[in-house]
Amino acid sequence: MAKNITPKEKDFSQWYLDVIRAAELADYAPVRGCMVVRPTGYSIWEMIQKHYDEGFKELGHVNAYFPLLIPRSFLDKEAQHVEGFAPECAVVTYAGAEELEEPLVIRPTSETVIGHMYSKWVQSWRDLPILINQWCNVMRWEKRPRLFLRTSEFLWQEGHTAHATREEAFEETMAILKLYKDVMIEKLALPVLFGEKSEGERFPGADNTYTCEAMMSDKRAAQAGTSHFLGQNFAKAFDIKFQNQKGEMEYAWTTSWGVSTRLIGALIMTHGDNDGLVLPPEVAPVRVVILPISTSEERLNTELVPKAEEIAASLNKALGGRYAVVDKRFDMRPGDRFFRHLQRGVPLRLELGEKEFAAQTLRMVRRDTGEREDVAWDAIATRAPQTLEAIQKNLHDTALAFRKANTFEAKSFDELKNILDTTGGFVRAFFAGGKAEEKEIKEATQATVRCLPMEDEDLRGTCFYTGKPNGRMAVFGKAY
RNA sequence: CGGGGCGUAGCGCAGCCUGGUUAGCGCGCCUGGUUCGGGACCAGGAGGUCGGAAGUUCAAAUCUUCUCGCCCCGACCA
Repeated sequence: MAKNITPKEKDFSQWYLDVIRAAELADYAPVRGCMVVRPTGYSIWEMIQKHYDEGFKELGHVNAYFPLLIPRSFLDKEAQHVEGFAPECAVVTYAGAEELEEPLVIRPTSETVIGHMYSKWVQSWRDLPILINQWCNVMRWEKRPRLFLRTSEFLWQEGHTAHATREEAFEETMAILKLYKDVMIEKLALPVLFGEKSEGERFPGADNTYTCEAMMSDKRAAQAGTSHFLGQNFAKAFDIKFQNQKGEMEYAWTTSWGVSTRLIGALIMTHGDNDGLVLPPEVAPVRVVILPISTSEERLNTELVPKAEEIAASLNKALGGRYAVVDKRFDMRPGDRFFRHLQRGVPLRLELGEKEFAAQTLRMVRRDTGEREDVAWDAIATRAPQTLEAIQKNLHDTALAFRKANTFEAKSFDELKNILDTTGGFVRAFFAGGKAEEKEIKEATQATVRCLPMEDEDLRGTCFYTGKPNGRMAVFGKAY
């Protein structure tokens, strides 16, 4: 384990890797670009899964599973889709000693297989909508991997729905976008911007893509989740047709959407500090750690540990889950135990030493601010949950204030480039350009349109780049 | 795929230019002791085919050639 973490101001990339290693979240796998998610990292993923699964079920979705291997010909059916994904697909060409007649692609995403199955399942308007989600792994042979943010294999959730009408499919796209951003804001404490993607940033094969964009603490953007309105493109490519109530044949309208383990990377890069990980309580597998401290083994066994266990039990009852644990690593010195939990991002630490035992209190220390407070035993079951809420709110508010402080407006290209080259961050500007202009701007500044924010949907102004009237408000930034 | 860099203990590195004892340092790890309320100290110890192959040489971590792998910056991307 790394003893010291490189200061994030000095070398952000190194800091990020240090935090992951110190908190024992993940490692690179023996296969290039692939990731081993360690138990501590996976348990955070399980917390995220839990929040989203609850949301999906509320919206009427069900979980299912589709195969890992997709016949190459399936990908070819949608022109833009194959163009977008073929270059990064890993392909199976042999099975045993036999060369396969048709190569099998390891799924980079599952629109194609699922579209194929939907075409068999849908005949009547009564078969719609189909609202299915799957939790799985996908593979995209990325050139430059980065733990959690861009690994060749990653874990995600992908939802695929089919509807009878355009309106219903569009509503679905927006309902998912709302769920995505609500969980990000309320549970992950990531104050994301959300809105439409520009033409050049759309999902290959989609009519439109909607996104949640977070700002990391090095002021770069991370795309945290996307919801795609696929129109009838995939329905036509895979022949998903149904007979409507008038007896006419119609193509279905489909959507797809996903969030991945990248969210863990975004959590680390948004909330982490020079001591390591800082987790928002809502996604922290361990929210409270209780440390009995004494040099006397007898006192530990007869007084401190039993009391700590008792308090943990009452906290777990108050928190509605097994979120409080007692640290019994007595082979480690107290200082080492403190730092172990700092590095792992446990939101709240409760110290129970001989002094506290005599006073019938606990020393409560917040991970986010370092604030200390002595809390009486009989008050802890209310005080700890209150403090966890305060931490949750503080992490969100701090990140939001940071994003606001690093968001600027530009009226001209020179202004935009200057901001990106010097201070960095997000730049808001009216934009009326298309794919070609986006590309030019990216070549000159490395920045892309992160999104057209929904909150500025009705704003219009002169395009900073083309000078055309009626530009939409766009947010530019360098992204991971 | 283009540009740069690096492969020496679990991690981080020095040594290489100018070949020569038993290949070294910090952290971590193991044992014993003193410690223990904010990353302890002392003593002892384990751990290496110096990325691989071939060559030059009395002698290669060090020089030469080939090769494999990784990292960073681009392009691409959840």
